Amino acid sequence: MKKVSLKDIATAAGVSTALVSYVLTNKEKEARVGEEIAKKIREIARKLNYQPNHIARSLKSGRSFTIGLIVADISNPFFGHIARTIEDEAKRNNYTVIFGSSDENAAKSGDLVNVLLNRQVDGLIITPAEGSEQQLRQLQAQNIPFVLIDRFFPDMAASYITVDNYQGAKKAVEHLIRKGRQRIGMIAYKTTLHHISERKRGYQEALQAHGHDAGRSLLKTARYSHLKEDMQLAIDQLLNSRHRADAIFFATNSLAIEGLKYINERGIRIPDELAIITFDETDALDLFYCPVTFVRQPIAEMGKAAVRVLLEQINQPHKGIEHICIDTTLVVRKSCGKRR
Amino acid sequence: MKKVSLKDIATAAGVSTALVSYVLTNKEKEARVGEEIAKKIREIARKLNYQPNHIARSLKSGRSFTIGLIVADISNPFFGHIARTIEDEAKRNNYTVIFGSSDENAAKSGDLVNVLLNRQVDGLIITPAEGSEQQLRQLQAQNIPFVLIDRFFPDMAASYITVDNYQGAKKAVEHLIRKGRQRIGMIAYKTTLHHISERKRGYQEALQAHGHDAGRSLLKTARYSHLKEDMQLAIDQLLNSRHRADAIFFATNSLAIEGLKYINERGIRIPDELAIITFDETDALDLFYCPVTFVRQPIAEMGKAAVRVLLEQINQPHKGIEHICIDTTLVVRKSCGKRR
DNA sequence: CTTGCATCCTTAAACGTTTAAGCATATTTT
DNA sequence: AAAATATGCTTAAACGTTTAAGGATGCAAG
Repeated sequence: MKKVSLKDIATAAGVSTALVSYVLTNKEKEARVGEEIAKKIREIARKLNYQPNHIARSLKSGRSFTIGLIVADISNPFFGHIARTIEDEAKRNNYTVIFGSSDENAAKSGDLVNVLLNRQVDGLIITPAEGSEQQLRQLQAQNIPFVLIDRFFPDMAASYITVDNYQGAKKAVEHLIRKGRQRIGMIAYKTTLHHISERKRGYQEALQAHGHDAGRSLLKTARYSHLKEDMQLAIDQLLNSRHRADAIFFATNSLAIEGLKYINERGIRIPDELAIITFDETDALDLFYCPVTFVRQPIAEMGKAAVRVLLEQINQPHKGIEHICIDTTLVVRKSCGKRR
Repeated sequence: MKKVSLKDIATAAGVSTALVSYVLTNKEKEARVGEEIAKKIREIARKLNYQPNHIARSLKSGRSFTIGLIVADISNPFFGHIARTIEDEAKRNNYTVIFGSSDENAAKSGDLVNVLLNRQVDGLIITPAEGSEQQLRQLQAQNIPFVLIDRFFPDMAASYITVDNYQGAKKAVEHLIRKGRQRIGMIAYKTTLHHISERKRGYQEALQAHGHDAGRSLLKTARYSHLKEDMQLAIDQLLNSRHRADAIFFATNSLAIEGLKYINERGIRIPDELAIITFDETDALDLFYCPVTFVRQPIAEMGKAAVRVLLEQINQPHKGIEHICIDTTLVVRKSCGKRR
């Protein structure tokens, strides 16, 4: 049972394929197709259950109506959520999504970009990995539309969707300060990626603004690739020093989860011994015996915006880049304790 | 800067496109291409940074080297993990993955199938929704290769990858019995999907085999679409009756998470007041104050198997269907308490 | 009766590949 | 020397669409 093509319909209707194409793409008016025959063609198409061959159409039009999505890891619920909203929004616009996971690795990300481009995606939505500027500049040189999401490179003129990471971090730390915490630590990824830098900056400036010690000693980092070991070390350092930290601000949900696992292991009581606050929400934070206060990123909004901006770039190539920065919200729960 | 095509290379080298194609697809031998010119062609291709147009290739070959993946919801980490392993395994075989989320809705799933087929995917990996048998049979009638994963329909002759849900559930309940629990409840989705039925059957038969009350009263269901309300009702019913349940077995991770949220809200202590066990692992279960004992599905293995079976079906159309059933493992933690 | 203009439809090229078939030319075999 | 084979390349069709251009017919206007 071969697939039905325009030619089959044309033969059945005794007309040329051109006519069939005009009718089935609703160009009857422009092409002045007779009412009778149009009806007949539609009828036959329905009866044969004609499904247009998207690939042929793409080849002709040079557009695939496909978006390439590169995230760090699709199995991380944060990126899963992003993927989901992008999927939904893309579908609303008759686009489909091909995805790939970069594991925060620039080389992998580069491979992925190439694979996706060979598949003729019309544009890309990317959570760029550290060190991937070069790739992105190449995309720009090739005039491939793309939008960065979650992170971006401040000195690259590219469209991006981000949240106000600086303010978000500041809110988090100020919340801890309001709760009377004195020695506030932070654990972030060891990366130069701008969103993380901004969170660090928010942390440090909030501390300074309130006369807290903002030395380096309370800001720890962990490698994405050695999360577990580095996390344990970081927490041990924060908690074993003479001036033991009484609060930890995690820069992302994956850090928070890994960190809380170890904190549980060590039997540290939240919030009495230690206050916890983090970026990003996830089920795990709800279920923690002491629900974790967090900085919420409006993921749905970000995903939608990314698709919108990308489609604009695709359809209006001279539109110019767009920067969208959305505010975060602090969702207060119990992990920072009461004022003390 | 237009994309470089075979023709551009051919022009530059002063040969026909055919020759270029032969060389760049490594068919020099069969096509008896001269060594000199082959080298020259490769050189030019490299210099022009030629990237083959996958779409044109697909149109010609009738194969897109693309797999369609339909899951219930890509933002659910369980499906995110599946997607990730499928992505990796597909990439190893030079395939890419287009995905869509069905939200357990047969109509949505049908739309998705159509979208993906129009994109000429070579095959599909599907977590079928309830009531989607008809769609699948249509796929069979059209000779579209597909593999079911996670669930399947026992009276449909289609390839599938599943775990032994019956045994998995049985193990879970037997563990509770060994721990001395007397009134073991179960909360499942309200669905006729076979994997859930099997888990229910495992639950019931384990109870019977050990002389426990296996009446209907302790087996509750919740609708996927009204999870929160139904879950609260189910738990209230299990815990408010005269013969209060002393253990709950959740049929999936999403049920467990929703359930534990409410259990936390009600302030019920695990494992003393209530033992908890569930299918599927997720970070949230690790972080719970009392780490949750669960039945592990070997997701990586399942994803790999799904890709392998699908590619076999694509490449050897007369191979016949394949059923793969993998064992689960019980991962014991603290949520079922000590023997009592 | 021509001319012009609608109306309705067909032709054919194009998108970028792949690949069977064919055509020279050179080399070997008989 | 003729025939057979080998070598190295080109031609052209095909995949399923889209769409500009053109052809044929009918009809109204001059």
